[in-house]
Amino acid sequence: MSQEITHIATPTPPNYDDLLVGLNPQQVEAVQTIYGSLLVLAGAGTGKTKVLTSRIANIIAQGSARSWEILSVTFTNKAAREMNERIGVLIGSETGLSWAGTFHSICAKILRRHAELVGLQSSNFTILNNDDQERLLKQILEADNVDVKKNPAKLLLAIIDGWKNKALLPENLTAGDIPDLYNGKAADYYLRYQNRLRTLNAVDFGDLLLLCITLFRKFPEILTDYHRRFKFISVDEYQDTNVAQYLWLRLLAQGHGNICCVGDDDQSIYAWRGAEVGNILKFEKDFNNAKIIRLEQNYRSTPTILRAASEVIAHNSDRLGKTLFSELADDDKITITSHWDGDEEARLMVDKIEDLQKFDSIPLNNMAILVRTSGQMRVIEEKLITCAVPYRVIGGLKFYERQEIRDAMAYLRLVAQPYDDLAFERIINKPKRGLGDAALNIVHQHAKGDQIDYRMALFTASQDILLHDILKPRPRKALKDFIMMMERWQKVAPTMPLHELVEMILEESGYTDMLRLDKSPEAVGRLENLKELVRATQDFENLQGFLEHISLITDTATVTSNQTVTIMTLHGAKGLEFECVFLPGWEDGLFPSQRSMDETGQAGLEEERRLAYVGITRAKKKLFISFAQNRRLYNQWQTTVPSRFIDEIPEDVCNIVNRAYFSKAKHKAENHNMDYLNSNQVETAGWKRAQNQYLNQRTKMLDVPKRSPKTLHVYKVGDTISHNKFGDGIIISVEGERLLIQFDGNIFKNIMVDFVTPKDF
DNA sequence: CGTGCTCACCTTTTT
DNA sequence: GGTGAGCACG
Repeated sequence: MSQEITHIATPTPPNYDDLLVGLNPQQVEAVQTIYGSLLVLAGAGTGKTKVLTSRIANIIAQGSARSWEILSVTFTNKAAREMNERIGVLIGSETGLSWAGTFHSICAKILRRHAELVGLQSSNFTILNNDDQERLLKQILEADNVDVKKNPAKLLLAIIDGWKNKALLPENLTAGDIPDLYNGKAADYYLRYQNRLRTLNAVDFGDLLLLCITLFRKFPEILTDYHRRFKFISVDEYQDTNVAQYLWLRLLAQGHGNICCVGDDDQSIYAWRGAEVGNILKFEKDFNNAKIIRLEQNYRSTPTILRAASEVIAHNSDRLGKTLFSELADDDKITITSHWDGDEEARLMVDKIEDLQKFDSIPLNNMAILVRTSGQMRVIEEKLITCAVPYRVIGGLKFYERQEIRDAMAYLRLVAQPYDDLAFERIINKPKRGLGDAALNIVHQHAKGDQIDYRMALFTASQDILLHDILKPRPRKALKDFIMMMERWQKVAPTMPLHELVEMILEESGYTDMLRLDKSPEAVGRLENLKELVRATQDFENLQGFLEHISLITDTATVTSNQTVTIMTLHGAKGLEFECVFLPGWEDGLFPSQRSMDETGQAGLEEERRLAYVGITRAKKKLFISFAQNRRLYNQWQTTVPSRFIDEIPEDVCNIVNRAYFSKAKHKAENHNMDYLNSNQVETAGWKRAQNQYLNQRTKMLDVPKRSPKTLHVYKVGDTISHNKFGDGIIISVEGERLLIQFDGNIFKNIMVDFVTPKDF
């Protein structure tokens, strides 16, 4: 197994002295502590990545291990890639480490080698995403005549994921683990789900970890092999590990005990997906003779920003405690702005962005807008578009989650993996080929026989059906064509260049034709996306590798040098920094999220506070926090209260703009008895009525229609225009939807039409 | 079998 | 504002 790795040319060893240049004493100590177990408690902006990468380079410089003998684990692909690039630079090798990646990708890599040993049919197993998981569970529930409306599959998925995060297999569940839901049958469904996964030759994210642990426990000789292979282990974002990941690490570190974990308990924001802050809190107990080093000097933010962050986080109880300090020059105070509604908030934010760019010469890619939920992004995007400010969204709707891409992927999956029933179902009638629910039901029946569990894959069942006289002539022909088409692709797939294969499949299946005939405006974009997919496949040797890449990838955002503002969720912003950061939507209920507090109470609130801490500490120089007094959610208005986190920011480090709104909102909140914040406790019908009344009131008050009218204006050169920022102007040219407008002698390009209104309107 | 309509529900956060 | 489910109809 090691031949494939050892052929990499031995890199030039890094110069040991260079590694320590510019490091403070704590950082030096961390870099020099190579052996044994080490926990580096690294506050935000304290040079964590620098220490991690230098430490690994140091191990190599000392000759203690070579680049393929070090395991480096992170949580996101992006972090893994960046880390490995930096290590590569330090150790003078383009490839960096051979074993650097996310928990999941490394587990997948290990499992591919030993798939058969842990009950998988072959090493080309499919990795399912959330969507697939949910559909599978839904089928299982429906097969048991459960009303999926009352007992959503999503909830069951959350429960099962929770078990998997705790490394609990169906047979290990105790009565206390099983919730009083689904007639107490949740554990049965878990077992059935696992069985179904195995027949599909599929794993989910949790399985990647679990099966790896099972493998190590069942086959000690394999574990020993990996002990020999990984002489050193390095873990980033340790505060985000769950029980399964912790067990996995412990197993791997058992041999030599050389493990270094870096983390910050104040930045633990993934409890909802099983992260145990406890892991970092009890590190000393878990690993023998553990050494703890604290990094407390912050090199990122001004003292003002740091102060705000520290004061907010100080309200939390469960902390290891650190005192961050910064020696950077201090200038701006934090700006806290109150707005009437989300629209205004977004508009003024964009105004500010333009000003910062124009007057403070801050490049756009040094600015970020960090939101709590991706739903907040749309309004902001709209305003950015109208003002022609270039932006990029990270997270949100992902490329690989789009319909057409998932359809195309389903074709590919079925070619690679005939057992993949989920893929089969997805594309059996897409494009339409006369195989609707009726036909699909027959295939399902045939695959099941009279049993509850499936005895064969839908694909196999279809082949079988064609051998017998079961279907009527028309669907029979349709199914036959489909199966024969798939079989043909399966045959040629191994020998054909991947991108040609993909193109052929999309053409021959009629999928692209379906889109070409589709006259709806989104069809064009879909075709573009498919082209993009084909382009993406060119980087891959075979179907197998491509599918694995896709199923583990999340961050499609490539680091561009483009001048764009970044919009993303607070969760997505971890590990990043920007000169200016905007934190909109700081309203109780939205942030801190009401749901989080309802579900986990104080613990939920504390996690939200850590999220606030993460948000604040992303800013290097300028920080803007804002909230809206009224916000529209699902097309309905809600009154809101400023976030309690705003109150926790000391007054001497911030300026409050629109103090009138600010206090009015607070006052309103007190008089409303905060009923709306406890909406889940209010009888639904009554609540809706109250909301509608409020909406009507608002509508009358502001004299705005509930839905903005979609009037189409014809703009002509010479028309007078009014613009809410620049006043009156004259249109100089019209190009499609974009206008060239002159205001007071200044010419503005690319103004979108819905940003201006004709004078007489 | 396919399509086009209305309606309810929806939004945390991600590997 | 978007989507999936359910239903009526061709």
